[in-house]
Amino acid sequence: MTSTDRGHDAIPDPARPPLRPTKQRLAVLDVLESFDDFRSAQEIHELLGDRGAGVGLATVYRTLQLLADHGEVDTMRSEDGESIYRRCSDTHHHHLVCRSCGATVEVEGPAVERWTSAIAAEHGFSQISHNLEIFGTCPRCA
Amino acid sequence: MTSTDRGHDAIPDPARPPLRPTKQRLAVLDVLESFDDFRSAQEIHELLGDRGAGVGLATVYRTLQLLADHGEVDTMRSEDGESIYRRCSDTHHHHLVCRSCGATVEVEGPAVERWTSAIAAEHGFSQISHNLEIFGTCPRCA
DNA sequence: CCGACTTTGACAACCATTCTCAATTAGGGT
DNA sequence: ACCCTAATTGAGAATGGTTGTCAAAGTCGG
Repeated sequence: MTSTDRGHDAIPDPARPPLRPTKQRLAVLDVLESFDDFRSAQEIHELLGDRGAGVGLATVYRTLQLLADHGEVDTMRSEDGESIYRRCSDTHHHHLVCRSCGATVEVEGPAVERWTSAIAAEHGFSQISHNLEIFGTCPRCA
Repeated sequence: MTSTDRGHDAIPDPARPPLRPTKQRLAVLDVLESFDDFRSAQEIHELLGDRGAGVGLATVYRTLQLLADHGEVDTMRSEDGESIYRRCSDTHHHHLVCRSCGATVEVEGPAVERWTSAIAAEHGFSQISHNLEIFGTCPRCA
């Protein structure tokens, strides 16, 4: 389930675990503020080390998954299969990602939402979700 | 580079290696005929074993990549990050995949193609490619 | 301040994928 | 057909991201 997967989760909040604001979780959230492109769990772990706040690698993974579950971060897979993360706005959106520098732009498009629903309905599919990522070369890297 | 990545490869055929029709490659192509949903390299390797034609795992991986490069198969990542493969038509298309049984429908949509190009252009991005996957529950599994 | 429950961290375990390299095979002359 | 050379294969080792384990430390309600 990727973060681009909103749109059919009408359930208010199915009794989620408390989610305590521990030092480590806050630290992760804090590093997430420091960039606006997608980074791997390992990179984030390293950044945490650099800034003094050493957080265990396993904890970084756990925290990122947790945040993703709670819709606090977007997840996607880089072209070589790594999971990469990024803070995101809480509305449904997609990403336009620069293939060379990783710069990311959040984009929205009712047209696509409508199209996917229509196509799915046409084939009798229900409980639809979708992933859309656009890759390209940004103006600065061109 | 995923198979949904056509559209900017205007180069005719940049001196591709010969690509010999070996026994193993033919065997892989043959198994690919036997199903119409996405399967992992490991599953394909196992199917090959079952049908007597034992092909080395490494070779299966190599062959699938090769076929993907040549546009003979579609590649995508399952939700848990595995690469999965499927024979495909040679036109640009996307997939509507059943979350529970894996049934796959190829779908086309000029609207989406136009939309992604427009969005990308609007942000000054060039050399665009995109991935779009739609997941849902098919009529038979509903 | 206490006890129950969470969370953490170091490290081992997993597992898909890739690498290595010697042995085999296919193709193109001759 | 027969060589020669380059491509291909297979078995196993190596890699690397991610998850599991479990004892130690932290957090919260009462």
